[in-house]
Amino acid sequence: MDEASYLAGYDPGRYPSIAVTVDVVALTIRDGRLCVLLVERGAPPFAGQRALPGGFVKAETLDEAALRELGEETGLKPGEGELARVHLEQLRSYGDPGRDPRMRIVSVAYLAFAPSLPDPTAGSDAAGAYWVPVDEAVGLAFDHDAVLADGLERARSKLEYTPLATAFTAPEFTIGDLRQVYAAVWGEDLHAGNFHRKVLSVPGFVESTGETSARGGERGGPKARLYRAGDAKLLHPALLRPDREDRVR
Amino acid sequence: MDEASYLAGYDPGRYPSIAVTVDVVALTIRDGRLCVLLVERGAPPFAGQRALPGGFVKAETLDEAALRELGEETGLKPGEGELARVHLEQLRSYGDPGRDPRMRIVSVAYLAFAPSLPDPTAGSDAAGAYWVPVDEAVGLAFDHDAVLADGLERARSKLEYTPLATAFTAPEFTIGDLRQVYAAVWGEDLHAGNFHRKVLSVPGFVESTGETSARGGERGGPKARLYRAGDAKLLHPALLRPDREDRVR
DNA sequence: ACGAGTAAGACTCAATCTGAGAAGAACATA
DNA sequence: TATGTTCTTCTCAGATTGAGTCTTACTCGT
Repeated sequence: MDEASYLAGYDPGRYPSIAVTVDVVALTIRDGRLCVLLVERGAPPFAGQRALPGGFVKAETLDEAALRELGEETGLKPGEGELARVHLEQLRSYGDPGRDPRMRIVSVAYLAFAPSLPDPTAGSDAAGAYWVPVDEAVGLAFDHDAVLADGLERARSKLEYTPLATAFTAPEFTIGDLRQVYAAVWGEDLHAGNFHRKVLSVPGFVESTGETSARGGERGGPKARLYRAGDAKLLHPALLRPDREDRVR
Repeated sequence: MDEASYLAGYDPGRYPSIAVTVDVVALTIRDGRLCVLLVERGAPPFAGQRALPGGFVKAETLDEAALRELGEETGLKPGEGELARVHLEQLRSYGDPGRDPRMRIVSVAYLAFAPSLPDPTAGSDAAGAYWVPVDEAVGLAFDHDAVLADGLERARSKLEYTPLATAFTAPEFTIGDLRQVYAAVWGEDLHAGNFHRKVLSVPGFVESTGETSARGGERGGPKARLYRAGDAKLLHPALLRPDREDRVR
């Protein structure tokens, strides 16, 4: 039976109603570490614990709901500069009965990649939200540990096949900046020479601005050339993570 | 504001309620063609058009709801032989206001890979459901054209990185069987010799049974060795689709 | 101003992987 | 039996990979 014929004979009181929310796994890189946006819970259940930002879906698309929630938590306004550069994509939905002790909730989780954003504590609504290094983000409320883990795996995988690493950088960046994004998200260092060769050999990944950085690295080294994101939507060939036996089986 | 603190002050009548359904993109291979399970709609809206099977989520997990719907449409029982071999994974959710003209519905779409299943018309509930080659599955009800397209892209991509092609075959299969799965899903022929070399070189993809097929191919050729699915969860290295420029940008 | 340390970028090299093709043997059908 | 198909293995040239070296340019601390 398909959903629509089902609906035609649907008695609204027949099944317990299900609430729909969005939760956002918002990632950024601060001080070379991958961080996630968390909020502190005031009320039970899980009072005092941290959780992913989220809320009810209103009369809007799911994407709009996720962007709105992200804006409310960071104190930034959708459409204005910084939020406009955020990459937002749907992650997956979580709907186990009992994942919220009060009622049946289906949550559509989103994944956001953001360049380094200001501390959200500046705004008013955003008090109680802050960036936490992902390896310290454990013991979250609800099933948010699992949601975060799924988001991280998606992010790590996306860096292999898409140019989305540039969503974590400033509009103009050096190859070294890009390499540090990969290192932070993947949690392992990369061979600088091979990374450089690879990035420049993938068509449409980056395009040169012709400029170089104003000064060299903080600890020395020559000025580096600056690049912008190219027009590729997929990396061909892909930039694969170093082989790790434990990912295979 | 996170979902739970929102809930604490939630007025149930404040927002229009949202119904939650599951829809299933069930794929199988018949006569060398990739097919999707569709149902014929009897009642408006979209009466007479075809749609993906689906229905309301009851007091069950989303996965259970999807498996239940698939069983109802195919006339097969979950847990019994054939349905137990079906691979089922969540695809993504669709929740645009207006995607169903009657009310706000968020649908969690699932993707199913099945070995060749019997025609569902045998069962009673399953009347009106049938397998349709994917290139003939156009003009579906609701936003199901887009859901199907997303499912197909996911399936094509999954074949690259996972051993899920074996979910389309019998428990024992030849390398040629496997190659035909790839050819059907990707829509392009593969070099038999290179495919053979590649499949056997990926650790854990397939394991030999020691047996060979009872007879050669229908149009000639020697008996082929039989294999089972191995224990790998990911293919390393991956079996990539032939380069196609149009996928890149 | 100078020396030590760091990083960008270009290069080398051997090992591996890839796509394309060829060949032999086994098997089907007409 | 003749013809065509398929399985399986092999070859080979070209591309890609990981690891390392080298030069040059720069920052920082002294």
